Amino acid sequence: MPELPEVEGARAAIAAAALHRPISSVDDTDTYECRPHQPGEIATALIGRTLTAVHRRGKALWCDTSPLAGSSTPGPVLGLHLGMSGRILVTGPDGAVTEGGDYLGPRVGSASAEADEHPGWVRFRIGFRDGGSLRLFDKRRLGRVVLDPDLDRLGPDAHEVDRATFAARVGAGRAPVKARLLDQGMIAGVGNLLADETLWQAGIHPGRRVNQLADDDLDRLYDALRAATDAALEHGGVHTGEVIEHRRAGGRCPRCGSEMVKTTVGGRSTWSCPVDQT
DNA sequence: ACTCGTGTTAGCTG
DNA sequence: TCAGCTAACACGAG
Repeated sequence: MPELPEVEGARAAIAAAALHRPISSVDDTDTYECRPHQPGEIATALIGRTLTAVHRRGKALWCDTSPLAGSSTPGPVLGLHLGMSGRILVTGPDGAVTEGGDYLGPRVGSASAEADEHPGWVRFRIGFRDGGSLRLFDKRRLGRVVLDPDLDRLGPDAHEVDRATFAARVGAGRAPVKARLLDQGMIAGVGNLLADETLWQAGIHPGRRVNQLADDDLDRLYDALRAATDAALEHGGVHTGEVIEHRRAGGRCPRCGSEMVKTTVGGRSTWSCPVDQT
């Protein structure tokens, strides 16, 4: 499911294939994903414009839109969130598909094939005048499409944040460190898997209170987050993390061989090594 | 049938 | 007042 690295893949797909193509139709009839908009509201706002740029902070994506012909006023911002299972599919005029987002696994077909089999899981669609499209394909239906999204409550991007800002934001208060890493308002982009991977890399117990972290711990945490995020971006998703395949009953720590332990932290399922993480 | 979940958030609690 | 936590959201997968 999409965390920062997967969302970056979706951003890249839009940047590579969806910009500067005039929009001729929009299907915004999924009233849950498009809430609080009424059906047709997003369509009316976008038809006749183009997407001019795409941005990402944490797991949030948004596109700028062009003025209408004869005007110089830019259009609304189109906010996109992939939720737990969203993928972006961009189809070119020639039918070629560029995609990014939720990872489906090595033995599952592409999302474009799955989208053809399950048209009901396409929750939002932009049709371009050239015949292609941009689709949000989302099984779980927890994604979100909204005009002029509020991005003010989002913290700095987890992959862009500098060491001092990271330490100040993550170190404040007394929440369990994993809950703090998952707080999108403090640092944006870390999801459940990336949090477990980062804490395992850093050798820090997920339930440790942030006020119990020394400067040295925060340093290691920052380095581990960078390393885990870089690796996930390079290898294609957070599922490629070193400890991720061992997050299961009977799984063993790849470093010391101890049996991994499951707990709940910040309301999320959490796996950690009882020996290496303190 | 029933539980779980890689995300977000309103509303409750101490 | 504020930080932290719980439950709810929707719905597929095991």
